[in-house]
Amino acid sequence: MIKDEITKLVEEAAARAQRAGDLPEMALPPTVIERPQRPEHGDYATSLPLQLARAARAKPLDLGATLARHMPESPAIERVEVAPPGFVNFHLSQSWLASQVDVILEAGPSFAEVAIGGGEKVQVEFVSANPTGPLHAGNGRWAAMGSTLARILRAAGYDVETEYYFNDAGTQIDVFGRTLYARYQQLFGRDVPVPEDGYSGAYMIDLAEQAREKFGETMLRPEGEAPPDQLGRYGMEQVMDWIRRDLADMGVEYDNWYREQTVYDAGYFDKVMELLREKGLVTEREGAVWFATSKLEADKDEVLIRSSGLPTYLATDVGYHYDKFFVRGFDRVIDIWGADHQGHVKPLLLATEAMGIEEGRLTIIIGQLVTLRRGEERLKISKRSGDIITLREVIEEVGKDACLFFFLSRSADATIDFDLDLAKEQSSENPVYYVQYAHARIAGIIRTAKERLPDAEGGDISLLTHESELSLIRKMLHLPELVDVMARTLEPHHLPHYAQELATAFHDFYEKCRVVDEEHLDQSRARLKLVAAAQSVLATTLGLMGMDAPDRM
RNA sequence: GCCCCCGUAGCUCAGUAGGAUAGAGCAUCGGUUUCCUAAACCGAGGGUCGCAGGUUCGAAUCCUGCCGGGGGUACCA
Repeated sequence: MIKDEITKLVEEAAARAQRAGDLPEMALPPTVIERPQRPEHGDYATSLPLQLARAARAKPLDLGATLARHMPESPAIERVEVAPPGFVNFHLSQSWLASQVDVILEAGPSFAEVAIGGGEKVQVEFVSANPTGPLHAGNGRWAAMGSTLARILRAAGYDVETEYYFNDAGTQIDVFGRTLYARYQQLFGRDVPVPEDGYSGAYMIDLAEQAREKFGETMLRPEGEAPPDQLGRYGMEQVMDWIRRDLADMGVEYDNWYREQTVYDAGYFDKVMELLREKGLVTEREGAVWFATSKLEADKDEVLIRSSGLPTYLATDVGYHYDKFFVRGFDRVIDIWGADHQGHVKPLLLATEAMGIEEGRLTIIIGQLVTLRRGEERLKISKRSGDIITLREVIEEVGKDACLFFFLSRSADATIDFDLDLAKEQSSENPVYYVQYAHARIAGIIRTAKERLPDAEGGDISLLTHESELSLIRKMLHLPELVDVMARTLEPHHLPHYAQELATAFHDFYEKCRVVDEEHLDQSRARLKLVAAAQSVLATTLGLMGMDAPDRM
C-alpha cells in the first residue's frame, strides 16, 4: 500500500534529519499518515511537525521544512509541501496513479488483500439465535455483520472460520417442547393452554400441523403427562432448517453449525467446572453453584448451576469457549452479540481469562438493536410475543442485497431504525441500486466496446490524465487501506459508504469522459482498462458485503 | 440506583489512534439527454456536533458533571 510507503518515507526523513543534526535525537512518536479532507492538501499528510514541535523546541513549519528537505525521492510522489500550521502534504504523481490501473487489473479480487493476519486462526461466531422460532428481522443485522467481517478478515490474511451456535439444550428448549406439545394436543381437540411462558407465535401451530402429518397421533400422551422428547426434537430440527435456509437466502454461509449439546457430550462442561474449581472460583450457596466473579473484577457472583440442577447459559457458554480455544485451537475468537446480551460479556471474559486465555484473544462485539417500524408504527420484535417480523419477510420485501447493504451501513454502536415502508418505497432510490448500477453500467460499456471497437486490447494507461479519471483511480486505491482499517477495528460498516463513494467517482467519470469513441481509439482503449479496473474493484467491494454485482439492471 | 451504547443538517447516518474551512444519502428547490443504461450528473438552501466545564498548540473525537433516548441488571437466553 502506498500509505505504508509514505510512512516509511517520513520515518526515513526523520532519521536522516537526526543524522544530519537538523532534528534533535529523541524518541519519535509513531508516524501517522492521514488523508486530508481537502484536495489541495494533497493525497496524504502527516502532522508529525506539530507533534514534535514542543519536544524539539522548534517551530512546526521549520520542522516540516526539515522533514521535506530530507524526504527520500519516490516515483509515486510528485510533490511534498509544508503547510501551516505544520503539516507535510504529499501529492501523488499522475503517472504513478495511472500505472495503478494495470496493478489493479492484474491483482483482480486480491487487490483488496492486505497481509496483516499472518494466517492466524480466527473464529467469527454470529447470529446463534435459539432454534425456538424463525429468525427475526433484527437477527439479519448480525448475519450481515458477521459474514462480512469474516470476508474482511480473510482478505486481511487471517484463517477464518464462521460458526453458528445452536442452543439445542436448556430451558428455552424445554419451553419450546411444551409449547409445541400444547399446540399439537389442541389439534386433537384437547383443551390445553399454551404455557404461560411459552411461544405464542403462529408458527408453533404450523409446526404442530407438520408434526401431525408426520407422526399422526403417536405423539399423544395421556393427559397431564410430560411432552415426548421426540416431538420437541423434531420441531427444533425444523426450526434449524428454517434458520439455515433464511441465512442461505440472505447469502450468508457458515463453515460450522455447532450444537450446545456437544458441550455436554464431549465433556467440556465438566472440564470447565473442574478448571474453575481448581482456581478456587466456584462456591456453593442457596442450593446453587456459583462462579465467584466477585473475587475477580466483578461486584457480584454468577450462577453456574441453578438450584434445580440445570446449568445456566453462562456455564455452557464457558464450556463452548473451552472448545474454541483449547480443543480447536483458535488464536482469536470474535463473538457478535446483541445489546440484550450485554450483561454476559464481563462474566464470560472473566471465565476465559481464568482458564488462562490471554486478554485480547476473545473479542465480544456488542451490536445495538434494530428497531422496526412501518412509517410511524413501531413494531415489536420479540419472539415470545409472537408478533414478529421475520427476517424472511424483510428479505422478500426489500431484497437480499438491500438488506445486507442497509444492515451493514451502520456502526455496531448505533441502533438501526428500520422503516419497512421506506425500504420498500425507496427501492429505486436505494443506495444499493446506485452502487450496483455503476457495475452494470460498466458491463454495458464493455459490451458496447466489443461491438463497435476493433481491437480494444492493449490500452496505454499513460493517456489517463483527466481529473475524473484520476479521482476514480484515487478512490480505488482506498480499498486495501479500508480493509486494513476494518480488520483492525472490526468495523465493517465503512464498506457500504466506500461502495457509494466509489460508485460516485465512477458515475462522475462516466458523465465527463466518453469511453467508447471510434474517433479516438487510443483514448478508448486506455479508458476501457480504467473501466475494467473500476468494475473489478466494485465487484470486489460488493463481494465483501455478500452482494451481487449485476451486469445488467 | 448501578453498568453498557447513543445524542452531528428537516429525516437516516458517516466522520477510520485529537488535526487544516464538519461530510453523505434521502427530502426540498433549480438545471442537464440528437451521445457507451437519466436507477445518472451539476447547482442551491440547510449545523451552537445535546448542555456546561476540563485536558491540549489543536476537541464532534479524550476526561468530569448534567439532560435526553435505547439496552442490561443479581438462579431465562
